[in-house]
Amino acid sequence: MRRYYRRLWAHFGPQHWWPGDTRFEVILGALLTQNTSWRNAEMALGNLRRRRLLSPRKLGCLSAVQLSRLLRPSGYYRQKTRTVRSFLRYLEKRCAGSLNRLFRQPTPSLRTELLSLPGVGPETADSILLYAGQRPVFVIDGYTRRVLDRHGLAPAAAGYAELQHLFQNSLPPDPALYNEYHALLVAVGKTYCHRQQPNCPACPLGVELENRHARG
DNA sequence: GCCCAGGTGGGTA
DNA sequence: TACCCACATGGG
Repeated sequence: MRRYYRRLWAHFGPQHWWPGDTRFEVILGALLTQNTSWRNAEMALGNLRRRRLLSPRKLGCLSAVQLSRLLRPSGYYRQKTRTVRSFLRYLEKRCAGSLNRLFRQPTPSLRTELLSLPGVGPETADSILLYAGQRPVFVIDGYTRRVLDRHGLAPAAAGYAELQHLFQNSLPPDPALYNEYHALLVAVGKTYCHRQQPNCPACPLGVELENRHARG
């Protein structure tokens, strides 16, 4: 997988992910961007930022109705209100509201705990682990799946863990590398591997596309 | 009007 | 396990 990384890096350059100034902001972004454009998630984050609510304590003081109004532009806002509030409750109860304490846990048990929260699935948990916790955990998202499938690097039906192993087994456990690689996969997915264009024209990974077609 | 966007959880066979 | 569906806003 290293060669693809090098190609993407050569084409797109550094992506400066995750967009977000603090760990808490990164976590909220991961919760709010679920099946939603980053632009919409950012609108909701902007609502919180303007009101200076970007801390676990401040956010925890809001009622569900108040919070849901601010999260509205991110879509699925009732669900996301529940998700954010249950994360805040977990953080308060388990870690006395401290993100330092949260990230003191070893990666496997922290991942298990995150996955036990309602509204937190594998992609969200791994985004939190990698982008807020600097853990060497590769994030698999919709773009990653599409890019891998489009270029014949993995079957479309592959499961989350299978795709994650594909990267983690062929790369050193380097959070900075995983960070940049995932961001680059999103970049190529957004720019070239569109849903309605199976050819993926002018894609920097085009050579592999030809291989895939040759294999039938 | 349509399609798409950095998923998750619940239900059914 | 494998599908199906609800969840919702905003931009192109």
